[in-house]
Amino acid sequence: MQVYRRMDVGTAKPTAEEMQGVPHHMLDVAGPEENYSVARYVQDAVPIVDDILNRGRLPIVAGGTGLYIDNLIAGRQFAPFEADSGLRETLRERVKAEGLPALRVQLEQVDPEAAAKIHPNDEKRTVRALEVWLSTGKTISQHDRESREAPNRYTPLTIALNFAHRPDLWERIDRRVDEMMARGLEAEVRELLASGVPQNCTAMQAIGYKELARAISEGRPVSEGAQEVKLRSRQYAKRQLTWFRRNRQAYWFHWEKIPVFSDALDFSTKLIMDCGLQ
RNA sequence: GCCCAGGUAGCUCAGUUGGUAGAGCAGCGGACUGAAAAUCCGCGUGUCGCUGGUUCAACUCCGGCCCUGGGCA
Repeated sequence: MQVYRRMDVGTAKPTAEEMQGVPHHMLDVAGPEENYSVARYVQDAVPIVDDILNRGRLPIVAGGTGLYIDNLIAGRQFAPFEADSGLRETLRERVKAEGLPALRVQLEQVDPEAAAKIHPNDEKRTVRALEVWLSTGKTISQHDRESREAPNRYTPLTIALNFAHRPDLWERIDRRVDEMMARGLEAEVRELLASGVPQNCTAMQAIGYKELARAISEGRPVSEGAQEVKLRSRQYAKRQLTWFRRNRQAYWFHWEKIPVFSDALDFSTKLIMDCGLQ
């Protein structure tokens, strides 16, 4: 969500001061009305990572969107198709008109393997599977199989952070949201809405934006929206933990136990020792 | 002080004519290949306010007490 311009407070985008002269990439590379995607992220980020590596530097990929990070590291290809063909919209309209089970039946005929993996209630993935089939003539199952054969692009060291006690995580999230509100999240959301950014676009799905936008449009107090932002953030953080727990390569640190470091070198040394790396 | 209405899961509540209880939300766990801060799946976690009594059996019926909300003085 930090790729979107004009969405600074709610995405906790690092400030110039926080960046401390360290070059940050991929911030503000899209307008909020654009629909960014994993495929585009990989396409944009790979040249940047390669450039840093070619200069003998260490790229640091920071973020919580597991899907994006995994796909940057893995060498997978995405099924080719034109993003603005309107096919997805057509399929979604069919869901509305005919109901999801109808598309489900079609998927079972076309790609029983995918149908077995996708839950009948999962509209998003059902639509996507049909979209790949209809636009490429190849099933998403077939595509996935081929895609998995590609070797990884990079060899990462994955560092995951968690809290030893879940309530500490909640408290930190609450504080984070309070700070966003104090820094003017409401004004940021109102500005986006006023400039005509549609409430159903991808950028407005971001936590913090969709809840406040809904509260505003429904005439409810913004403080109520802020409470929802806290709740949705907690649930999102939990999903992030689930995602990274699956990655057995990750080194986990408990936030409460991370000692204070004097500088980056100190941190690296400690990290390397803790991880038992050479 | 008296009269009503309530005290059931973390929260809001349901619970048939007595057979030791169930929904939503929250929470916990999981999935995830061009929307992913999205989307989807699984799991009930309980001194039924307390205490006597009636009964084979009480969240359900009776007595007393405590607490909360409203009303009358």
